[in-house]
Amino acid sequence: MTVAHNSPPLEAADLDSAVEAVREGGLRATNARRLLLEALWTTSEPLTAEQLSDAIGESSDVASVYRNLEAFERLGLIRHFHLGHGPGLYARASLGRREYLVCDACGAHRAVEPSRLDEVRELIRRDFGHEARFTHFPIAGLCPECAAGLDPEEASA
Amino acid sequence: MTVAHNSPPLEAADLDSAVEAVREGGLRATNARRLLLEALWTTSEPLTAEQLSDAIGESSDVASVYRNLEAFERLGLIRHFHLGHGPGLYARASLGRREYLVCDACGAHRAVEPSRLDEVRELIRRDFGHEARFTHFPIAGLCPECAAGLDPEEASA
DNA sequence: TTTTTTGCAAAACCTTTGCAGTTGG
DNA sequence: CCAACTGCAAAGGTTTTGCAAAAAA
Repeated sequence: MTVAHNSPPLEAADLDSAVEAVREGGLRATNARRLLLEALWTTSEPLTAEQLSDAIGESSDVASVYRNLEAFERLGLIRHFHLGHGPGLYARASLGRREYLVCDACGAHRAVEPSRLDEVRELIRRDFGHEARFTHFPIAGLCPECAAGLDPEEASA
Repeated sequence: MTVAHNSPPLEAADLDSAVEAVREGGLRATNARRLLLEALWTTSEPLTAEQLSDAIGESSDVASVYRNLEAFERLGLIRHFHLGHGPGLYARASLGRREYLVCDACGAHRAVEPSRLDEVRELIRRDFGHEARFTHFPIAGLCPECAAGLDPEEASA
């Protein structure tokens, strides 16, 4: 249940350096991997394994996609995170280590630059010695709109 | 993907008041429900649906357990939350709305009283207008021990 | 050629749903 | 008696695993 221990992010800026990084990681540069990397490097939207599999099309296979995503993540080329229940989302590490706020009520989510949460992190470190990261699981709660629309009292979940 | 909208917590202190609350909620006090409530009121440990089902034993059925847990949660008698991947955890609402810190590296988790996070909440509200709650999804990161043992740099995930 | 990787199929895991029979009020 | 509830079985959604065939080095 613990999160896989990854390498530091490889800031592969373009597709070619990503393929290169795969090779340097001791993995083979197969067609399936190139296509998967291409799908990941072509968008800046985090995608699910299924979306990636679909994007690759025929030459696809969800099982291989999962296997390769895991391999890429071990290399630090990509990372994945969750926005709640539902499938994990994958994106290249070079997009930056964004952290997320999600609304329990409406499902809206919002990415913020890690630096904007440093003060929060500092407070948690001070009070609990815990090094908080909101990169894998988000900060849940109520977005401004939903917080305004609900009685504070019934704000459960 | 959004979290079910629950009633305010019913502070049913003992099993009998819980059964009572079920009746008052317009539900029938069946044997399966009494046993499930008993399992929940007998421990102060949050349990999975499967553990609860096992605890009930023969008169059990995971499907009914899930159905009843959902019903109880709608009444505000219990709540559930997640500590990461893996099954949800259920506990009676009268245990209090604790919030959780979990370690991505070793999986350790720690419950804290909500008031101890008010300052954090306040900061997040000020900066983002977001009403943060760590009752359904925890604050992930690294516990003091793991934070000490890892290079800050490789602290990914 | 040898080791890695793939596709496919199947299973694992958590949770939900359909349905016919049972039970609580 | 009748609506609510149950057990059982089956399916749904996400991810993992086993294995023989294919491809990379």
